[in-house]
Parts: sequence; C-alpha cells; structure tokens
Amino acid sequence: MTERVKSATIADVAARAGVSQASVSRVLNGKSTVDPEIVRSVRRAVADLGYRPSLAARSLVQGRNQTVAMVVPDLENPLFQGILKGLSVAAAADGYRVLVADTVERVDEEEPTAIEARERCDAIVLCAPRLPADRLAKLTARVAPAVVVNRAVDGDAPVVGVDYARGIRDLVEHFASLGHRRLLYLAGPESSASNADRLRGVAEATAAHPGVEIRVAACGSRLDDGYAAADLVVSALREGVTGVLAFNDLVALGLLTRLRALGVDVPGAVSVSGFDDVPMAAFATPALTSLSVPRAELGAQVWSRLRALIAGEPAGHPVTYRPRLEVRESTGPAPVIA
Amino acid sequence: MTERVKSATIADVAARAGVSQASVSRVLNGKSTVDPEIVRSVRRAVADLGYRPSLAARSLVQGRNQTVAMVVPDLENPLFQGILKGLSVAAAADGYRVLVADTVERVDEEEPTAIEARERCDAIVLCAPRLPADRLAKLTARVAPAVVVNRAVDGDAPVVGVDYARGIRDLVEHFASLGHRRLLYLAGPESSASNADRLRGVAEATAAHPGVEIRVAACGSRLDDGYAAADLVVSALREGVTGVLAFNDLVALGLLTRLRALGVDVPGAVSVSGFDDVPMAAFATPALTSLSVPRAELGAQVWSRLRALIAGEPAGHPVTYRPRLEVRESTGPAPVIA
DNA sequence: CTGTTAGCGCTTTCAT
DNA sequence: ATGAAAGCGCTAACAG
Repeated sequence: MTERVKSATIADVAARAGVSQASVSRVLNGKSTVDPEIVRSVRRAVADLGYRPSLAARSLVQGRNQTVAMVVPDLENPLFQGILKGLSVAAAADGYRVLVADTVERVDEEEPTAIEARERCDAIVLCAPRLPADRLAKLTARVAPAVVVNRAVDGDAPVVGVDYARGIRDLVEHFASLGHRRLLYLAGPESSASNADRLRGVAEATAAHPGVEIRVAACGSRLDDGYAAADLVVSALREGVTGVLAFNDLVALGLLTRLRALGVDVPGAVSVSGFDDVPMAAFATPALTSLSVPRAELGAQVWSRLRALIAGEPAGHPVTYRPRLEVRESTGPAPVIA
Repeated sequence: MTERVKSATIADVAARAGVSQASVSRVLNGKSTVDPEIVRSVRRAVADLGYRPSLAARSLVQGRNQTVAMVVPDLENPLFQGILKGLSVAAAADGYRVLVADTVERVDEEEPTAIEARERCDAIVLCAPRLPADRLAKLTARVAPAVVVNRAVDGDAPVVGVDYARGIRDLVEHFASLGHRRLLYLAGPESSASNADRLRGVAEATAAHPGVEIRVAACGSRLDDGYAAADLVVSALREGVTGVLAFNDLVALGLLTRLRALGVDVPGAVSVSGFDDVPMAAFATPALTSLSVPRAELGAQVWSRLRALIAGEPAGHPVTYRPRLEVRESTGPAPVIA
C-alpha cells in the first residue's frame, strides 16, 4: 500500500527553514529583498521537502489562476485546432495554460459553457460563428475579459480574425485575370459568420468586376458536401460557369474527387479554388489553389490580446489577417466557350 | 467607467437569506436535508444577488477542481485531436473540463510540463510516444492519477491504446489474400512507440506468413515524407515489391500524390495502404485502404478511466482497440511479375 | 435540521 | 528586512 502523504505546505517550509511564512513567500515570489542567508535556507528547505506551492490557495488569494479558456463549436475543425495550438503555445510561454470547451455545434450551449468555463479562468476566447450577434455581444460583456475570434461583435471585446471578404475579392481578381467571367461560389453553413463574410466578399467583387458574374449555391463545409456538389457544378458548366470558389478546402477537395471520377478536367474544363490552405491542398491532384490563413499566428495574436486584457491594459485594435493567395494547379485560364 | 464590482460571496447570500453560511452551502450542494423554507429563501437570495460560488475557494477546501489535463506532443496530430475531443466531451458530461498542454515535440519538456499541468488538475492523461519507457514510468507515478495513451508503461497507470501490431497483421493478411508476396513498410518516426508497435506487427506477420516478405524503409509521418518516399517505392517495385504499407494515412496520401505524378498505377502496379482512416482517405483517388481507429471513442474511454481513478476506484484493465480494416480502391490483386 | 467554528494554503498589510 | 496576523470564500466537523 502506498502511503498517502499530505504534501508539504508553506508552513512546513517556514518551520524547517526557521523563518516566517511571509519570508518563504517572499523568497518564492521574488518580491522585495530578502537576506541572502534566509534565501538560502528557504531554498534548501524547499528542496528538502520537495515543496510545491498550492495553486488553489494562490488562486483564492490572488483571484486568478493563470489559465484561460477557449470555447469552440467543434474541436475537429482545423482552423480552431490551429488557433488552439498557437494560443496554447504562446500562453505557455507566459506561464498560462488553456482549457478547452467544445460545444459540439450546439449554439444554445455556448453561453452556459462560456460562463462556466470563464469561472475557472482569468479570461476567455470565444469562437462562436453561429451565435446571433446580440447574444454574442451580451455574452462577451458577461465573461470579460474576452476576445472573439473571426467575427465582429458589439462592445469592447477585441476581435482577431481573418478578412474573408478580402480573400474572396483577391480570389475573384485571380479568376478574372485568367479570363473567367462566370463563377460559382459554393457557400458554407448558412448561419456561419465566416460564410457571411465570404458572401460580402462576393458582393464586393461583383461590384468591382462588372464583367464577372458570381452565382451562389448552398453547399456546406465538409468533404462530402463538396463531393455532393459535383452534379450541381457540372450543370453549371453548361450554363457557362468556368470557375468554382469553394467555401473551404475540404469542400474543394471533395469536389475535386468527384469531378475526377466524372472525368471533368480541372483546370481544363473548370477551375476550382479552396480556402484555408490545409496541408492536403498542396498534395491534391491537381494541387489546389487556396487562400492561406495563418492559424497559429491567429492563436498567438489572441494570446497577446488576452494577456493585455488580463493585465488590465487596453487590448488594442481589432486585427484581421488578410489571407494569402496560393496559386496552384487547380486554377487556370478560362476555357473558350463553345 | 464600468464599476468594478466585487461579486457576491456566500456570506452575502447567507446574510440576505437570514441564515448561516453552512445552510447556504448545504442548499447549494444538496447535502443533507434542509428546511424547504430555508431552501426557498436561499435560492431567492442567490438569484437576487446573482451569486456564483468561487471555484478557487472550493478547490482549496476540497483539494480538487474538476479539471483534468492532457499533455500531447503535437496538437496538430489528428489522433490526439480526436482523443481530445472525445475526452473533453465525455468529461464535460460529468462537469469536468480539460486543460491542454502541447509540448511541441520536445521530449524533455514532457516531464516538467506534465508535472506543472498536473498541479492544476485532479488527474492527467499522458500522450508521450517518444519519452523513454523508464522516464515515462517514473513520470506516471509522479503525476498519478494518470492514464497513458497508446503505449505500455510500467506501474499501475491504466493504458488505453490502439493495437497497432494487430492492425498491421490484419493488413498483411489482406495483402496476402490478394496474392502479394513482397511488401514494403514505410516506417514512422524512429523513436515513436506506435511505430515500434507496428514494427512488432510486421515481425509477427512475417512469422505468420512464411511466404510473404516484408521490407522496412525509414520514412516519417507526414504528407511530404510520403511524397518523398515515392522514388524509393518505385525502385522497390523493380525488386518485386507489389504492396506498400504506409506508417499512416498522411504518408500514404503523400505517396499517392507523387505516384500519380510519376504515372505509377495504383493499385495496378502497386497497392498502397494507410493507417488511421482520416476523413480524406475515403476521398483520395484511388480511395485509400486504411485501418480505422476510433479516436473519439478512445477519448471517452480515457475519461472513464480517469473518472474512476479520481474517485479512488481501480481503473480497470488496459484497453486496446483493434483497428478496423477499411478496404478501398488503393489495394488490389498483386500484379503478375514479369 | 441548523448554526458555530475551524481550517484549506497562501499572500499581504502592518508593525517592528 | 522580517514576523505576526488577517483574511481570500468555501466546506465540514461538531454542537445544539
């Protein structure tokens, strides 16, 4: 039987070192100056006892616990994974850890989950692309300090995000320069904020390129959604569409798979682009033209905002990253219409 | 200026309800029976004050904080992501949250990171495929309660994992039944425990199938590793190899991409298999034969062990999941050797 | 069934 | 520069 030993407390250290708890605390926290003699004896006692301070006690008295939470609708989503990674690595460098909460795409869980998660932490980052704007605004106020990812929000929570509209405009520019005049946008989930942003981009691009028509069709965000959209794409070809902008890479990849099976040449018969630049994009056949989003960088940026907020400083302006266009083989000159 | 209000404490609630703190605590925790009259007044006071108990205080007195940690070498790895998702969802159902710590593939960070993370939590799950066995054994003892993912470990920490060796044997069986007699295993990272398991599977399969030869070549675990291995595969073909077992799906996918570019027919000239059954596997061309691993299920299983351990119960036997063979188009009959 | 009273382990005035 | 002592907000004995 292993003896369940109660671990050493600061009182034990103080006793062993023959000093007061206050001195131990000072040595451990490097606050104010302490007699070198005491410092040494405290360090020795700490080592001898294998003392480790209780974080719970420290949290109680300090009111913070060096932890931040991140709420996401789906941990399986590569974007959130990348942000989480960037965030957790950056936070770790400052002695912070991150707690994750997955709301499994259930919008109504987001508020209670965020509130509960926030109670365990010093700050929170919200990824809630589907939550109605007014509820999100209320929520961010409730759980402040908070930073919001990938969508605008009323109130003073800082936002870090991706300029999806800009990405789409750059993409349309690319298609237009290749001679495409009729495009199809395969839309993502209807309630998604980032899909709305892309649609705004579509509208702006249409305004900017009077000669280019951009149709929109409902699709989705996953491989099978893209796969299933192939028929729709094929019939669009007959109506003069020569380029397809998929909501994201997964959709584009699924579409590519099915088009290949159908014998539709890409980019010969139709050009296809994705969004996100997942690792697989470069390895698709043909290699997928996409918009690269600095996921880990976003996470790091989220941390820098969070840290500022926790320190009580202003969080700075909202940042949005402009996606970088990665031109690969899946987009080419528009075919000459028969 | 928003007034920084100190939030209500249990004392405030007690005062407002005209009862003792103990009664408030009882009502809130549903311990023992309390006069309905008191229950109502406490609930009212709680609601009026918008009171929320301090988790820090509760942690201090109870010695636990309803949080578990998960240490991973790389959050970007789909396997760990899946486990994390399964774990966090299962844990959430029991009121637990999970804290993640990414050691960014730095083996020497694993111990300090695990120890530090464990101090913030009630238990921990260790994914440390590269950590030497003896160090892992010491570590699990140090941070107990702990569960280990995907590798055996000395001591009494429960293990939940995947039976990689068995998967490889099933795969070889599949290749053999298709008439393949000379195979090539593209190995993963050298120090990885799961690669060692697969190698064991290779050895076992070799013993079980005297007519089948399995060569091993160093490769890696990523798309580009597979891509880079194509030349090696091509020359192996000349030596009579007709089937390639890739370390995982990413390697297989990368290989497929390059083979396609080289004009090597799959499965006509060579059959290729992956491992993990990532979503993309089914959408590759040709669709990739793979071994499916129940990632979320693993996470849920991890939680059930963790919960038992936290409750002071025995954790039960180690579990290993046998991967399920998903036969798709990338494996076919062995070509007749010229 | 309810209230009183100790702490949980640490930080932080406040004296000295 | 150091120590004594007062909490942080809560739960859990222990009385009543």
